[in-house]
Amino acid sequence: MPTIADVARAAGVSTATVSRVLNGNNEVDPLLAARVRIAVKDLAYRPSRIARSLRTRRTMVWALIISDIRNPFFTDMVRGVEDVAYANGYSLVLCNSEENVAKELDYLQLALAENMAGVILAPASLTQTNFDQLLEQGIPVVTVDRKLSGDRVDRVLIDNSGGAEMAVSHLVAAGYRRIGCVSGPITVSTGADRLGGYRNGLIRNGLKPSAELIRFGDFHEESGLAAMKQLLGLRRPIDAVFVANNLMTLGALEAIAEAGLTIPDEMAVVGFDDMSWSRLLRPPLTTVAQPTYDLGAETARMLLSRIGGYDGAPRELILSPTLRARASSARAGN
Amino acid sequence: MPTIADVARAAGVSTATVSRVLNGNNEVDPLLAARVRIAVKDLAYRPSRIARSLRTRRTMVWALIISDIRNPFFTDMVRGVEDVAYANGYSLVLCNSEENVAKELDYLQLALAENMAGVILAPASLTQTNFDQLLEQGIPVVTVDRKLSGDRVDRVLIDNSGGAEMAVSHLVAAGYRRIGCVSGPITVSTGADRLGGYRNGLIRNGLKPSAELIRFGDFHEESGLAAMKQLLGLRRPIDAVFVANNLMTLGALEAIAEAGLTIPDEMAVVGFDDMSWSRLLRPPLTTVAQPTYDLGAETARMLLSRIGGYDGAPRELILSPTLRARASSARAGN
DNA sequence: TAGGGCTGAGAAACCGATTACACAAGAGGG
DNA sequence: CCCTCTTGTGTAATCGGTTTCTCAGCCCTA
Repeated sequence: MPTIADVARAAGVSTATVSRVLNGNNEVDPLLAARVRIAVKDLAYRPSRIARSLRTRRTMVWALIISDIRNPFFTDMVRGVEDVAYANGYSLVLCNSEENVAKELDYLQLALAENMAGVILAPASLTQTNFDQLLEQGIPVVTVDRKLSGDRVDRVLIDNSGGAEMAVSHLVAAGYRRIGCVSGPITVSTGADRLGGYRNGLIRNGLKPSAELIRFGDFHEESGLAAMKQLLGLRRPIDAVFVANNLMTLGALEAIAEAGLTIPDEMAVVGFDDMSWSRLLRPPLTTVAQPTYDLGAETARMLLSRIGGYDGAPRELILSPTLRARASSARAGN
Repeated sequence: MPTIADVARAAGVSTATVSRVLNGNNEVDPLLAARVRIAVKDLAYRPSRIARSLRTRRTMVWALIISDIRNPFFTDMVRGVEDVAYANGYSLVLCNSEENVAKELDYLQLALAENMAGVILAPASLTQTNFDQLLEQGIPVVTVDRKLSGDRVDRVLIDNSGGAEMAVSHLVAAGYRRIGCVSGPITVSTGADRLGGYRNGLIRNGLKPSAELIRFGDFHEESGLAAMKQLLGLRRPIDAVFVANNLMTLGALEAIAEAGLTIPDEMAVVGFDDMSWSRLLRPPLTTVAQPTYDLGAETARMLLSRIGGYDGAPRELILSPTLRARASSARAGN
């Protein structure tokens, strides 16, 4: 692997000159510059990013810490981040925290040890996630999707409460009155906010929230199945259900199918987070769609501005979800 | 940010000793070692991975180059890779090549400039993908999912041909005789192999392949929709279709729904690549399921063994898909 | 007791870039 | 014509670790 010294030798100049030609900082005699460029090409020289990073104390790498790349929600978001990162010369280290604060910390330490240019984080915990060391080192952090207590860094969020409220209002408008909820864990802000939105939606429409109608899952499929089964076992049955994320919705649909109920006549369903295949389900599934790609892209842009030196107070950007009304919430005859 | 010199000073030893304590290579007086460890803790010292990499000429980073993380197939595979990587101390740089040879090359150059420990690659092209420089530099490469011409590196694949053949045989056994195919691009080995398997399946069952029954897409949803529409327009209509990947299957299902045909009575469907929601479609979708997570995990293990110094001839590991027979291919009365 | 081998610690070289600094040569002004 | 200022290049320091080399001190043996 040729080094800058090899290039300098081949071109008959000093390493300083080679560096200056390649980085274009100082003026260099066009003749020498040409010789350098030829030597670079001849030797197929590429500067070592490691050596460069050591000297400049800057890297072109971001850490992207999410809970699980297999969740289609994160997948789309990651793609939004990657596109903006690539366009600006950054590359992405992918970190699955599995909602595990220890693993998350591990990756935060890695970002520190690698002196990464920035970190995008979907916090695993409302309170325990701690990136003080990064901030002390001047490594910018932007949180995404989930709130953290305090507002020490920029964040980009979805209006989860508003989205859930939309879902409930839609169900009420379609004639449903006894509306259950498969909620996520309230230790994560998305879980808490969507549950809050569900409650608000009921109240705003003159209905009374009741703990009986709410069951909690962990945002994974199996828990959605279990929670829905419990809701189906109520003495006074529900006629509609709002499920707080995509994976639990799959579980809920399975429970409904197992119980032999028809959607939407015997049970209406609205899920949070639209998937490419939501409309291919029979009946097509009504969802609250999040702008996931944009969520990632906007987060990346916010990180970019911090890396660029922006030094204002922490900012909060909230993107709006939209309701995709489909057949799973349209009672025949309505 | 404390450096090794700060630790050495605090502990009253040389930097060499600190390094030896932290890396455990040489014997160090337990007394000195204890002093070093205390200093490390007091100062919250973490070695700079960049400086370390520069000196040792080794990094703990892999590049993972795929076409698009949004494809659920790759998503699962990535997770398999990540788990093995993390368990062995490696982190992953995620690269979406978008099937674009130039972008792919860009990332390969990055792997070179960052002197990454290894590269896992789903090649964008059968012939144009070129990683000679990496091999010259001794950076191991393992290809996954798609074949490359030549066999210069280890590779992990799915038996695509066998999977497609299974799908066709299954359809024939279920009583279908005029079986269409929405194929992927034959410039990619997965596309070519699945098409070959489809043809073999027909022949083996005494049916004659016909170009008329084959339409090509690009593995994305829209192309599946378009291709299926064409197949639906045939004068002598088909009674079943094999679709060569997950996204095109979504498009094909949409086309069938638009045409108002019922599945499986008027049109049977078998897709390649099982998704978590395949069984939730109505009717549930028959698929050829790939062991995607294992595919990633096995690939990562193969890379690990090369990094560990294994120097044998290029290996080829082929994983078998399985047929998940569901209602979309079970004609009523069969 | 002198000499040789062994152990473990520090000094210094090294990895491959960037950049502060020194300095030579040429331009421009008095 | 000489001095100063500018421009451009080379030399060497630097980033923060690891590792080679050197050597002091100890043990053992002849």
